[in-house]
Parts: sequence; structure tokens; C-alpha cells
Amino acid sequence: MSDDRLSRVFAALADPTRRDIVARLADGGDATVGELAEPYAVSVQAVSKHLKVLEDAGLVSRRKDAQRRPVHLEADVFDLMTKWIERYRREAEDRFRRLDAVLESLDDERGDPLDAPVGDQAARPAGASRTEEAAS
Amino acid sequence: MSDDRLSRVFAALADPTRRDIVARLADGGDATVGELAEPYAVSVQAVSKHLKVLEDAGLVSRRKDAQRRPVHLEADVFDLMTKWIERYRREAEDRFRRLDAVLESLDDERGDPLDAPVGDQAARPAGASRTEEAAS
DNA sequence: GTGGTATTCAACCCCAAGGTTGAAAATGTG
DNA sequence: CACATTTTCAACCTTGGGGTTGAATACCAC
Repeated sequence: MSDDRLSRVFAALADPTRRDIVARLADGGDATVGELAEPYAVSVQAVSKHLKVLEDAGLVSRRKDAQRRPVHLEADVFDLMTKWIERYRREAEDRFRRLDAVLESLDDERGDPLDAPVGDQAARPAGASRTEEAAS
Repeated sequence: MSDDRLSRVFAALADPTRRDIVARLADGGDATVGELAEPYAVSVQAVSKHLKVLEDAGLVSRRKDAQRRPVHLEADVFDLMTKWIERYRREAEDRFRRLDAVLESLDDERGDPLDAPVGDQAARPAGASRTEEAAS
């Protein structure tokens, strides 16, 4: 469970330590594993694991510099998230606006509400209209 | 670990089924637990648990309508995520621009690079400048 | 080559996450 | 009241995530 890209990204950011690492890379620039591990109470190995998670999610990449592995933040992934979020935020707001319109029209002329089958609050269960396919 | 708000939100969205539920609420409007569970292969109880996770994260709320519990998408949380993402995306880009400037100035006059201690690519380990406090 | 430093690999705990089934709770309906 | 419907609660199982420690790897410095 959770092997698609978005799942990995969200899962990676669900951990405060990993979010903090991202934050530090964002305003501190690239850093080595040791540097990144220093502030935390946990072992270097643990941080190394965290970095692997971030890497698998595509949030960071590791360069190779002698025995050091400087970690670099890949800002592109943010776009992926933003896109997902914005898409559904938008839809939710649109639907909301449509609902407002319906309520208004109901209030006004007290008759059949346009064409949008919005909401169905506590009315008949509708039952068949669900669209599928998890987020692209 | 992971009891703060953002952690719960990201963790909630790390599951494809839960993301799908959010997506369906976003463009289908409120729906009951049964309706939401119908498309999936899993039990209704499992979906009920998913909804609890979403609710604890503040992504949805449940109204009370007889024995049904219509689920409603709380679009506000999206702002929280967007804010977090945008903040660090911005910083990363700023840092990037600053780096460009430094490289440019190095290229130009071949001397001490302004004041911003950007990047330190493979130079001395710097060692002490890390700022703390995980994302608010 | 010997040694020190930086990072990962491997084996191992512990516990929370997602799933199951079965029963209980809450509420409309004959 | 008896019953069907919708949802949650409770107990349980299995898997994976985050942590640990100890060894292996890779590289620079002497």
C-alpha cells in the first residue's frame, strides 16, 4: 500500500523530522548527512534512513563528494503537491459556489433548482454517480 | 511521533483510498459512509476508520442525520498545506537565485562573494549555523 | 599500509496502521 | 414492539515504519 508517487511524497512529509530536514535544506542549502543529523537526538543511521525516504519520494537527491553525500532539495515535487491540492480545493470551492446559487434560487422563486445535482443534503441517497480512479 | 496538525494531515493524505475519498467529496459533495464505501473492495468498517483519520486531521467533518453520518469536506485545511509548501518552495527558490548571484559575481570580478554564505559546495563543512524548530 | 571519517547495510525491537470479523448502538419503519 | 438499516466499537492479525546497535564500505590523510 502506498507505492505511487503522491503517496510517497505525503508519507515522507508526514514525519516532523523529515519536514524539518526539508525546511533546513530549503533555507540552508545543500548539507551532508552528518550536518543534517547533528541537531537531532537520534543516530546518524536513523537520519540516513529518513533521507532515503525523502529520496524515494523524489524530494531530495544525493550528490557524491568523496565519502560525503551532500543532500540537495528537489523543489519540483512541490509542484506535484500543489497541483493535487489546488485541483481539489478548486473543485470544492466551485461546488460550494454552485450550492450557494441553488440555495439562492430556492429562496427566490421556490422551484426546480437549475440543473446541478449538488449536495443532496439528507435527501434520497442518490446511489449511483460515483466516479472512480484515484488521483492521477 | 507525528501528533501535530500538519503531520496528521500529510499522513492522512498518504493513503490512496483516503485521497480518493477526498477527491470524491470534492466533486461529488457530501456523502454517507455507505455511499463512500461502496466502490471499494474493503469493508464498511475499514472506510469508517479511514474517515476517522480524515476527521482527526481536520480534513472532513461528520453531520448527524438520523442513523446516517454524512461526511463533509473541510476545504480550509488545504490552506494549511499550501502555506507550508509555498513557504519552503519560496525559500528554496530565493536561495537558488542568491546562489546564481554569487556565481555570477565570482565569474565577474573574481573576489569575495557578497555576504550570503550560500551552498558551500564541497568546501569546509561549515559546522555551525543550523537553525531549529520544526515547521510551526 | 594504517588509521580516521562519513555513510550505508543488516539484523533486530516495538508499536501504530490498515485490514478482518462480530457485536453493540442509534434510529426509521412495518 | 420487532425488525431492518447505518454506523461505530472492540478484539484480533499482519505488515511496515522508525528507532537501535554493530559491522561493512568508501574515501582522504599520514
